Amino acid sequence: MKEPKQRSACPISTSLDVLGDKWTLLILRDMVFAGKSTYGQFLQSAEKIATNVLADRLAVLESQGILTKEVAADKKSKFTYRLTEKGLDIVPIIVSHILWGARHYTTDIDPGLLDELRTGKDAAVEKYQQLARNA
Amino acid sequence: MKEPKQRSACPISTSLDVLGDKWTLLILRDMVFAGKSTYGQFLQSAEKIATNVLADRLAVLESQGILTKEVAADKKSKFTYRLTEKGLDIVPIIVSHILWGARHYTTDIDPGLLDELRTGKDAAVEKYQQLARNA
DNA sequence: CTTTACACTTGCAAATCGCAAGTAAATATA
DNA sequence: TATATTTACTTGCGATTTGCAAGTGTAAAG
Repeated sequence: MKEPKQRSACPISTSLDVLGDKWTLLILRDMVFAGKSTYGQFLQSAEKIATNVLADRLAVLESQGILTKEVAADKKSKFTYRLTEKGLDIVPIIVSHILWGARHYTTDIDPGLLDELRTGKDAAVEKYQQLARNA
Repeated sequence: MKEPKQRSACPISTSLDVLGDKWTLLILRDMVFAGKSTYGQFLQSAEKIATNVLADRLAVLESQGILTKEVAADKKSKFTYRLTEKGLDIVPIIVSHILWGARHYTTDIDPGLLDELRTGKDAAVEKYQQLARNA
């Protein structure tokens, strides 16, 4: 129902079939770097994703095994989204976007984080993956 | 005329404002890993980009200073597109997509290239940037 | 028993995409 | 010199996707 079709056998093309739009990586950013895990939290981000687009992207990400959806511990009317290992493997893609964006455009990135990513990228990737695992 | 608008001051969001679609990174892939440099060559790729979409993306990439467009040395009816340093800085993004796509989906990537990227990512990035500079 | 919180779904206009065809300038061929 | 071809687009149009506003449904709170 929500499966993106594979345009070619190229790994870049295949990645883009799933992640190649303006919203998907922002949802994953919110999970990894802001600790967000619910629909309502994703809606509050600065970029103002539309509700139907958010619902659609979450469904695709779930169908692709990038995140899991389960009823929240506290409320039964709430869902908690968590990254799978396949989802955590996307962190390097996110980090590469951060570095390029921060280098070539004016942004409000925390200088401490930027320095951390620049000087020890691999260690930082592992750190944020581990943080997301325990979130 | 072709400037994408910045949705927020987040560097990831800003990167996606420019690169976040299903085609842009494929054009850059063709330049870096296939040595392509003309409109006609980009059209021949396996994913079959539409002519109007290709023209639009090339205009955006040029307006963003990611590539330059100049009349070809041999023919005046032909243009040569070349990556700028800002464009070459996108290679790590492309490589991260390759690694994720190749890990989680079935693709036709050359095993030698994959191994090169896995075992010495930074060196490989620099190698392909240098190759593109001399193309 | 009504209100609020939360997670969506629906309807619709606007923007974008995909496909086929057409245009225009430079070059090659007869 | 006339015609055909190459190369790089542009145009038109139906189909898909997006963005925005409003509505629906269920669980918890008051």
